[in-house]
Amino acid sequence: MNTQLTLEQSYLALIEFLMLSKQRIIEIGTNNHLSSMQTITLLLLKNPRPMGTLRRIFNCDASNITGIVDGLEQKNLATRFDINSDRRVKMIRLLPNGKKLRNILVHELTNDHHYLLGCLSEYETKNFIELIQKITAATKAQKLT
Amino acid sequence: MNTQLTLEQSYLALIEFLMLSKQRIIEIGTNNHLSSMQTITLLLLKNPRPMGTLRRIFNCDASNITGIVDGLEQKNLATRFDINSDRRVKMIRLLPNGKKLRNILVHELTNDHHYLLGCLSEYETKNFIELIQKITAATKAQKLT
DNA sequence: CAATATAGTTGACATAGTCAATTATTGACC
DNA sequence: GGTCAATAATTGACTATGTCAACTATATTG
Repeated sequence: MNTQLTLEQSYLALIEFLMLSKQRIIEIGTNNHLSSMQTITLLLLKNPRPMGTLRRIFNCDASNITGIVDGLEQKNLATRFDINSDRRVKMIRLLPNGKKLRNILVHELTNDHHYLLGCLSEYETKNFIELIQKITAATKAQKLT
Repeated sequence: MNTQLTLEQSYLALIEFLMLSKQRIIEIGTNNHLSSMQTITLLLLKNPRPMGTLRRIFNCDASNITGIVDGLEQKNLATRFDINSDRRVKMIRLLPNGKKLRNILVHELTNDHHYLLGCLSEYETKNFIELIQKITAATKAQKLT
């Protein structure tokens, strides 16, 4: 019963997991007429954030964020606003429609008998999230080097 | 010190992890002139596979796979071939160049001081992969319902 | 004040993803 | 055996995502 995986096999398992998880998350948005990146962005906008933060999370060109936020604005889900402390930055916050829709997404996502983490026990979930947070922190830190 | 996460927060942590991991994996391919999906596909082609298997892993339209494999063929990295048992299916296998390049990708991916799993101990990695395999299996199974 | 860096936008372009229609083959079933 | 539905892959049209270079506006440094 000792099925020891090589590191290569571990990465292949990780890749399959990445593909599946992403699909699972964005399909909730698709059901609600959101594109994949609009779905992800909406989920990340529980609180207002500057565009730059999203850029760092998505690790993409800033112009991407412009397009995604344009889409959310057109759908009346979010809006840009300025802050005085630095007038270069645009903050984004959800409008009432956006908050409602976000609540729907979160509800479906965390609905026990559906989706990814639903199959894990409370203990396993905690364990799992600790591990991904460790990886996320370490990988981000390394990036700055 | 008790920083108990809600399920919602867990999913947000998962999303950040997904974005970061994908970036980290495909940037290795980008350094080697591959597009993101070509990178992922090459990694998954250790052994020949039918296009349909990739379609199921990526959970996308079949026409996507056609395009990705076309790209790999143009770069002389992979080739389609037929099997007798079912003449509708096209198998894909790596050509010598593709195998070489795949080895390079795997080498960089598993290079200890780089990338995602490098920050975990052997025990943590095992633990982590078991959890993602559990999630992957359960989520796939549920899908068929 | 000048030089440089940062936040965001725009437009051009390549890649990725969806959809509907099509071809070839297989499997089912009477 | 012959018809019919299902499956594997392709094509073409279209939208979304991602990258790049050029630009505007504001901040920071010195």
